[in-house]
Amino acid sequence: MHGEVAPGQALTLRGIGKEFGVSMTPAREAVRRLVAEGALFLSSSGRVSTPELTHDRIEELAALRALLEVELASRALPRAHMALIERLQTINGTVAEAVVKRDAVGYIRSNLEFHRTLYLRAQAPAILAIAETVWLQLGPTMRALYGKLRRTEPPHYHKLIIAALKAGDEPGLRLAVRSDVTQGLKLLIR
Amino acid sequence: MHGEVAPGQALTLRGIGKEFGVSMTPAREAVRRLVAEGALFLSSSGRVSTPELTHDRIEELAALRALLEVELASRALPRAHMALIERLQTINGTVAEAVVKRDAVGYIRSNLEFHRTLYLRAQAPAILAIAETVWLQLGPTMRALYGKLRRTEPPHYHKLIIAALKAGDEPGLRLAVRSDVTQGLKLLIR
DNA sequence: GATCGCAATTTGTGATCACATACGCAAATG
DNA sequence: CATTTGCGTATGTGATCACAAATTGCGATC
Repeated sequence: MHGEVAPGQALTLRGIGKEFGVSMTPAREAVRRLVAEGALFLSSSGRVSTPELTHDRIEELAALRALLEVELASRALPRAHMALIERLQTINGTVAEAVVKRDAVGYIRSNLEFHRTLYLRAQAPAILAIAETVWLQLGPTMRALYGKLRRTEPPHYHKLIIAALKAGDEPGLRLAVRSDVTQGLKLLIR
Repeated sequence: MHGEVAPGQALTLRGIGKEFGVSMTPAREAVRRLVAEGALFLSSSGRVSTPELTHDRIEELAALRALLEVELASRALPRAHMALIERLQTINGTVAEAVVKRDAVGYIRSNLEFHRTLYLRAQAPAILAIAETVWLQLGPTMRALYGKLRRTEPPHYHKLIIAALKAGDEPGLRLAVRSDVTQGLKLLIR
């Protein structure tokens, strides 16, 4: 999810088991779960690897993020108090740090934490769970995306999200979230 | 997914293995996958059962169906030719048969086939896959829903969906799909 | 008659094994 | 030098086992 593994990276059950000090059995169960969630790709011969997403697939996942996260933000809006907004601003500071340090994993991780913190307020665990499986599927690709970004400042749309939350502006919030989750991925589908 | 198992039904690895003539290992992997997809509930002690959904959870899953399936239908619309519409009408006949026979599983199965047939035209496998995991989560609950329905004719909204497809009427299609997937579930969340 | 406690049994977990298959590398061939 | 063939090895699969934990059912007790 955090882009620690590159797209197309192959994994073996024995390798995973050795890495975490367990036998093949728990490694198999973990791998099967991640395959079911779309986070790993299972070849016809049973080999597993992180997925290499096609442009079409990235477009779909971007559309899914937009659909799901706009809904989550909209549900969170009426419950977003000042304490939450302050927390979001703090996390946004962490995002900025990762940007200046050019820390891809740290950037992805704190960026997702920003979103998750907001969406937790939506009190919609089923929707959030599905949004997180989408993040999982995009993880390796997001790392590749970061390499193409030549950014030096934290994401502009995060500020728009916070402003819309403060103002209680639902249309503005929906637009800001849609733009934020769509913007980056657009770089990858051309 | 088709409501063959009632909500809250307990399952054991050895029982599943015996039922399908395999050892515990494949049963474990299948169960773990279904748990990951939300189709089965895993208790803290490791026992698995079909989920008993709360009203809040049903409301969320209904909202998810609306979000995802409206998008899928919208994407399918420009590709929906006459052959597809005729196929949908045929399936709708199967739905009607299941209704008169009071066959819950047959009704759920053919109803979902109606939707899947339409959505396959959307050429959006990632979105469809997620919609299907939502169906999976609702399976046992849909069976309970069917018991509360005193219906004697096929779903009205399917006809509206077909009419909107014929007319190329996207707003009408979106409304018809949203109504169709929401209507039934509403009975359960009160 | 209801509740509590204990024991027998069921159940999930992690490990290991045998086996079939697929992969990768190197040698051979054109 | 490129392509193919063949072999050794790595890898996934399904089965089985030992063990710990939890559930169940029965009997005792109040």
